[in-house]
Amino acid sequence: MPIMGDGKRAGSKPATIYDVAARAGVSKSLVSLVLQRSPRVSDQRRAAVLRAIQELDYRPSTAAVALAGTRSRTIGVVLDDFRNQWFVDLLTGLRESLQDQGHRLVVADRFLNTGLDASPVEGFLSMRVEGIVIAGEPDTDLAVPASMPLVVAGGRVTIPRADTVANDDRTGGAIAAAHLLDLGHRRIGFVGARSAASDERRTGLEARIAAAGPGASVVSAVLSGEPTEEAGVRAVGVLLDEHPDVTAVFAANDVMAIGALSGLAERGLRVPEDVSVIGYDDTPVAASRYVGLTSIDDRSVEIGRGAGERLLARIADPGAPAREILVEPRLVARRTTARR
Amino acid sequence: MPIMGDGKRAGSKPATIYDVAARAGVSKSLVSLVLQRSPRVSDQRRAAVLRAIQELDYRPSTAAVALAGTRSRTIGVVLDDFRNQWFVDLLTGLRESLQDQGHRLVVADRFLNTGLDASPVEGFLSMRVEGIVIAGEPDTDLAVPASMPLVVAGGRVTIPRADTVANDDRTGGAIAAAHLLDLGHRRIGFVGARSAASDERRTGLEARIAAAGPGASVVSAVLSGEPTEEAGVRAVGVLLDEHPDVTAVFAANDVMAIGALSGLAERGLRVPEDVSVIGYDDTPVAASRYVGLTSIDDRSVEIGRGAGERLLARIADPGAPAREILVEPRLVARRTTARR
DNA sequence: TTGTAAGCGTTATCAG
DNA sequence: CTGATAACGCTTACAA
Repeated sequence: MPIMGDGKRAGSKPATIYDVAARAGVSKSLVSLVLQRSPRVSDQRRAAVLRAIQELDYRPSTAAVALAGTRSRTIGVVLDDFRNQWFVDLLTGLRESLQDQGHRLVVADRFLNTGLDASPVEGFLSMRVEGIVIAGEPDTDLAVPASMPLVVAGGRVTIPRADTVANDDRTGGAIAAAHLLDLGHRRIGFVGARSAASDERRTGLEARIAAAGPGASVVSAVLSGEPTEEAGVRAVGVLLDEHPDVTAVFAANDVMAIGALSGLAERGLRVPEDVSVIGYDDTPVAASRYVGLTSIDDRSVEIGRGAGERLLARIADPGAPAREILVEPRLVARRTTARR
Repeated sequence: MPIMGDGKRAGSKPATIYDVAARAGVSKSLVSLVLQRSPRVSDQRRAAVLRAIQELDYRPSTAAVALAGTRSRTIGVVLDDFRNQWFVDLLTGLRESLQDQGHRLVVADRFLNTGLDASPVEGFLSMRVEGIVIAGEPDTDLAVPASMPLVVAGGRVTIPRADTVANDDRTGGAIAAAHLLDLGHRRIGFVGARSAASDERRTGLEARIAAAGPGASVVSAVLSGEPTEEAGVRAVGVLLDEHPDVTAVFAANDVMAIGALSGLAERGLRVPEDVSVIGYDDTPVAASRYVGLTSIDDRSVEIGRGAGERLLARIADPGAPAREILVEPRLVARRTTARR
């Protein structure tokens, strides 16, 4: 049974720093110093305090620490939606760069506390976080005070005063193009939706194909709505209706790519024998053995790490000019692309 | 551009209740009363305070509120891993039952603040949350003090003092069985792993099949490791090697079911023409048009709502006997099951 | 209805 | 090194 309650002090209120001080026979300040790992405490006293902390199961109140201290040592991470898995890797990267400095991470998506806060940012502001990371491009209007250190990770909205760390979509598109050209494809279709990321990826694709010479060309089906699986199905349908000769499809993201797979299957086309398909984001579904989708890895861990570093730099020097950092994506070849 | 900084007070420290009081020409307590929506405040003063709050962009410090108040009005939700998507629906349910009461939700998985806290529970304890919800069955040793209101949602670990709200796995297994029997299947395979949920689901399946009479039977392949996609592939392989006559496969969860789909495809078996497949959990992948996996919906939203209600009850009456609530799962029929 | 004052559990600033 | 003592921003009796 992994979960157990310890019997001691059950029911009573949590121990305070006073309790610890009394038990260890020292002053409250001494306890505080021990807590902050100050070297200016005798080993004997320190040991006594530590023992008292153990015995009382003492845990400093974050509220009191935040209130009394000068810094909250907390960073708020704003997600648009917990369903968008990519944030998981982003958090890994953020943790790597932020946690050595003792920063605590708090996450919220736009639904978590609806009804209490107008937006996740409101909640973070109340917590007096030292910095905010916005993951992706939330569609709500986020009012972040100009004085709050802010970095946008993975999104392409450029806010003058915010640092931006994102995957280089244009390069990603070019990488996809190069992969397909390598495999011998010359007539390539793009399926996308109305988003900045989709546009950039297409631009990268087209540029690289154009550079390959007159033998290769791109045709596109860009829908006006959200880049959903359904949109992928529809877009690939449109694409093939108009251009039955495409042998490879590059989708603006994995979700649309999965839709494209459905669309192709429903038309009786085999992947990758008849048509190759490549997605973008390298999501868990793409990596699934069942799907095995070739995709462009947007390097979320790297983005997270970079975002954390930028945020620290900005906290240290709020006046520093905003930077935009692009992380190089990379190809992850799987089963849905093949030589033609 | 959705994100904007408001110019006012940029750089300065956040306004306090004193600033608001001064600006509105009232005392700090009056401001506090307005904040708490007390009816015992004249409309005039209230308006003045509200205006000052607006003008100063004032936001109460959660730290100060928590420290001064008697309750933190915060509930901690412990997830094992942000990658296990089912928590998203759970949160929806929790929100529904908890937020009317003004409770704030804080979430953490076991990685979020590793290096700072020994476990997510540690962090929540420091925050002085009023209750904790454990989602699923975390593998870390969570030391939750006996005095902390606790409910386990979706897990099957039964802790004497904790309430439990979970999906009724046995009934779920029976529902899967009934569905397959309805479709005319008589020789049914089960693929699972070593977990309490898997066992319960199989038990439910077997009971229902047995009740159908001697014409129907179940054969199982239960692996010893984690219920992963790979495990699904292997398990369905073992199953078919030993029992080539099965016409339907019930997997302990969707992930294994997806693995089973791969395994079947690799053996040249078509789904659902040759073999029907049914999973459990009704995850987003199952719902994907590309996969279209028939599954058992574990009703996570309901579980969340129930967990929230139990937690409130327990907070109100800590001495109440622990209850175990089972939520009825339901079938979601898609493309992977068919009449034989 | 409104104001006063005493905490809440820490950190921080100084004298010893 | 150690220990008072004053903040920190807010809630909450208790008075007025």
